[in-house]
Amino acid sequence: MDVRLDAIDRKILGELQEDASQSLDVIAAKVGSSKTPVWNRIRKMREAGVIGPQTVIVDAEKLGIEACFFVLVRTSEHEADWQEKFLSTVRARPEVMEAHRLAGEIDYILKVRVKNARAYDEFYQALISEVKIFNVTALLSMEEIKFTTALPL
Amino acid sequence: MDVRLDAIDRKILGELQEDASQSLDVIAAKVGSSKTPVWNRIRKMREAGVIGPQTVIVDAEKLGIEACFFVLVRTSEHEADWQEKFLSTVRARPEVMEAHRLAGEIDYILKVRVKNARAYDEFYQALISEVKIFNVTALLSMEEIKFTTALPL
DNA sequence: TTTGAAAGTGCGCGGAC
DNA sequence: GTCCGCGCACTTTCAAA
Repeated sequence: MDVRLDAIDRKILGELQEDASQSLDVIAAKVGSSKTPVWNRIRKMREAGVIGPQTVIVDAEKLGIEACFFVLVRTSEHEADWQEKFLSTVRARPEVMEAHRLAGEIDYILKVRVKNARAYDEFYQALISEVKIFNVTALLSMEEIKFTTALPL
Repeated sequence: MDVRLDAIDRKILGELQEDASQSLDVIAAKVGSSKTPVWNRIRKMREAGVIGPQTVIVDAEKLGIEACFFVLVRTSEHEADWQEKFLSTVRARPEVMEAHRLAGEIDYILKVRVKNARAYDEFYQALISEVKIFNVTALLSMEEIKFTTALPL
């Protein structure tokens, strides 16, 4: 299921990424088209999976979630069932915002948001008790300089 | 400007994080309230900045943005004007999805999304030509195991 | 603070071009 | 394909309890 996107599609995506609450008319005017075609393009991009879920960005600090860690994980085990276990653990934990499998010396990176350092330690203890991990380095964020979900188009 | 959130507020946030396109009626039913009070709570949380921008998540791969790097940056300069320069560079570059200032040996971490390795190299060259950097390590993501914008409530 | 109702707005879909 | 217009659902406001 491949997709071809023209310039108008990309403009629409840009507008939706910036503010998904804009009305069709407004978006249509901005991209130089009108309601129906814009609506059809959006529907197609949704069906194709180009446009995924629609969400709101919530301010973590205002919720009392004040700590953010990047966790570099090295493991000695590389079998399929170990990986399966690790994946399901990471997916099940709501404080893990993001997880990537990496190329190179470090096997995985996690982005973890928690109330404070103690809450991170609880997460860490839970993680290493569930899966065998060779080495963990946690990088503590002091300041979020930039955060965007908007991909460059 | 501190905020007190009760259980209903948190449920509303949860619903909005999961799917911001739901109608007020649906959300109201799920959280056990009705339209107007839910609407007022949402408005207040918006004003307080708890609820930020409303966006759609776009599939990077379907747009041909197939590479994701985590960039660990160490610098030898820690003066205010260097930092200012670094910040504005990072903020101006659309391929930088996320940037944090860290505690510890590594000074900054960036999350960068680009078409491919060559595009990363162009970004890298541009970055080091604009600001003086002591050491850079790039971690290449092979697979995005998890990604969510939904904070744990 | 909630309820219900009323007015305004925008969506989703039909047609005509 | 794009434009027009209608019906319906939704949002937003405002009384009143």
